[in-house]
Amino acid sequence: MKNKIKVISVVGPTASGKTGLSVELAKLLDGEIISADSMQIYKGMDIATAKPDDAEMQGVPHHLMGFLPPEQTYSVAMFTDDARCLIADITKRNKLPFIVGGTGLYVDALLNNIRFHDEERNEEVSTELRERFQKEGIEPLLEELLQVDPDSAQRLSKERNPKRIIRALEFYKTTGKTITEQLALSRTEESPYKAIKIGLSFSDREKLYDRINKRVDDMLSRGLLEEARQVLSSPLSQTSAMAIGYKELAPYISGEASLDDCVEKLKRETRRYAKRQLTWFRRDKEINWLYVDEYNSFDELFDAAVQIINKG
RNA sequence: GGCGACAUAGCCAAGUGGUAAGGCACGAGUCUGCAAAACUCUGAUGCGGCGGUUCAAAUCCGCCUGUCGCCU
Repeated sequence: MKNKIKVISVVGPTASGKTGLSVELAKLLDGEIISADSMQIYKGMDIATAKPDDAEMQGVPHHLMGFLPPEQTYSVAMFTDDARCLIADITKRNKLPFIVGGTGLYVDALLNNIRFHDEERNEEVSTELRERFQKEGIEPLLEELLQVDPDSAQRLSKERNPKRIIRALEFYKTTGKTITEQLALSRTEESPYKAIKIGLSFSDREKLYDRINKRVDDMLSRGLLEEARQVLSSPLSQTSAMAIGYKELAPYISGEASLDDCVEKLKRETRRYAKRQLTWFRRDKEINWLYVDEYNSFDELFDAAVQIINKG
């Protein structure tokens, strides 16, 4: 067995305390943090994405954070490319790489060494497919997929998720290969990483939801509305436009809804996001879960995390 | 005190005699180039309470309770 590169991953739902824990761990173990967060990558989207400030980072280098203007799009494939380079670089400097973030797809794609096809993404093709979906519905697209790639058509016909069906067709049209073939190819290389995975969760879901609600209030008092006005007034990419925190406040800013209603919506959307994150991470049996509400203090939680790392 | 309206799942809400639509939330799940996204599954032997009419009532009648409005 080859020598694998040791990395630590810290995952969990939003507001579970990933930032605080990972900074302390990185300080102790001479690490650097690679953020695996699809929204913290953007410049100027600081409050809504709970991006740590200099004080919170405590001098620990953070990568892939706040480096992209919101009008630029980003994706898993770009993330895995960027993160691989960073891991190599950090390791070369004899530091320990930490993968920290709540975007499960990014974390898993990186750690499982998923290889994406080196296709040039063809916007025209996907735009055309999306327009066809708008006009004709999903049926014709599903039938077309059945002709070229029966396997994935079969698989996708259960949930009939337009995004995935469109992507499957787009992939075939731009590469001439089926997404089913690509799926198999993407996992052929063994991962070069040996990850110790730490997951933050709560045994009482309500406690997590309380924290989320309070954090939203806190964001508002720190100027979330101003940030929202700013962000919404400039062009957004399809990626950045999905961030939770601005679109929910937009109706208030434009005078179409009350602030209370919008804030309620924002809290609810954040809670639902956290729930989806938990669903995603729960299926990874390699994660060592720490239930934040079962510890009396941060120090106890921290010690438990250190133990997990030492054992691994 | 009088008159009137309303009372259906956690919330909103269809349904005026024939055996409880739908939406949202909650919960569970899916997940390979926009993933803080998109999608799938899931709830009332029950329609404020008690009686009555009827083969049959959430739907008609009476009384009670509650909410809201108007009047004195």
